[in-house]
Amino acid sequence: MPELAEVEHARRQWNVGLGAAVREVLIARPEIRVFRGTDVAALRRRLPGRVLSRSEANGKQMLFHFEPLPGKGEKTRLWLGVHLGMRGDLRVETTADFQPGKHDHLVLRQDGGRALVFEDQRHFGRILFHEGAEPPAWWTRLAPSVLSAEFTRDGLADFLQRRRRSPLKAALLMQEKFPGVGNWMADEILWRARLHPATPAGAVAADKRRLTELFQQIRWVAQTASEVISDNWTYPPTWLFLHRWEPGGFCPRRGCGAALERATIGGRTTCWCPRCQGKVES
DNA sequence: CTATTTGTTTATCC
DNA sequence: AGGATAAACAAATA
Repeated sequence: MPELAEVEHARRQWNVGLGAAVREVLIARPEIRVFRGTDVAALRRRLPGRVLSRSEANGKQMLFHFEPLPGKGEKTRLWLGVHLGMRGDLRVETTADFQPGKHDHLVLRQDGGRALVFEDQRHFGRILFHEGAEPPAWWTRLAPSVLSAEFTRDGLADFLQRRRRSPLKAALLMQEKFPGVGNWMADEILWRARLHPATPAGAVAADKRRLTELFQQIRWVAQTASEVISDNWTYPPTWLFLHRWEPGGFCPRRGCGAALERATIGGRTTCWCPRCQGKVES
C-alpha cells in the first residue's frame, strides 16, 4: 500500500490529534524489528505530556513534531519518525476502551479516548525517535521530493548516467533520487513513458526526448496519484495500476489491449505492455 | 508446503 | 571505489 501518495494520506490520519498532548505510549513488543535502532525506553518516558504540533512527509518517510515543554528557555522538541514498510498504516481509534490489536505496535493515547495507532503486519516498517532543538539527520538528509523545484530534468539525467548499467525499473526504486516511488508507481511511470523496464538507465540519460518524457511522467504520476487519493481513491481505469495483478490483464491504453507481461526486474515483480514498451532500447 | 507481497538493509560480487 | 545484485527480514494469503 504505502507509496508517496498513500504515505501522505496516512500522515493526515493523525491530524485529528494535532494540538493535543500524548497521555500514554503503548508499545507491546519493543523487541521487534520495527524499533531497531530506536530508544524505546526514551520514547515511552519522554513522549507523555507532549503536544503533537505538526507533521510532514517526504516520500515514504513521515516526521511528527512534538512541542517543547512550556517554560522559558526550553528548546527541545521530540521528533517521531514513521516509515510504513510494505504493509504499515496509520489510523485513529476513538473508542475509550480501545485495546491494541496484534499488529498495533505503537499507540499514542490522547485525551477524550482518542488513540493514534501505527500498525504493521509485516514488521518492515520503522519507528524512529529523536530529541533536540533541530530535526534529526535521517529527516534532513532525505532527497528532495520529485514534485519539488529541486527535482530537475538535468539532475535526473546525471543520476541515470551514474546508474547507467541499472535497468530503469531498478533506478526508479532508488529512494536516494525518487523518494516515495515504489513498485507500482515505477511500473506506471515506465508504462506511460513507453519505456521497457529493463532498458539500461544510460540509454535514457543520453536521449533528450526520452529523458524529457520520463521526467514528465515521474511528475505526472506522483502528482495525480496524490490528487486521486485525496479525492476518493478511485484511479481512472486507464491506469496500468488497476490491471497489473489481474490474471491475464490487458494493457489499458486506448487502441492497445495487448496482454501484459510480468517478470522480475530490478529484484521486484514488474509488469509492462510488450507492445507499448516493446523493445529494450540501449 | 510453496510461492507471493506497494520495502530497505546488508553482504557479496564485479 | 563505486555500483549491481541477491538474500534476509516477518507474516499473512492463495
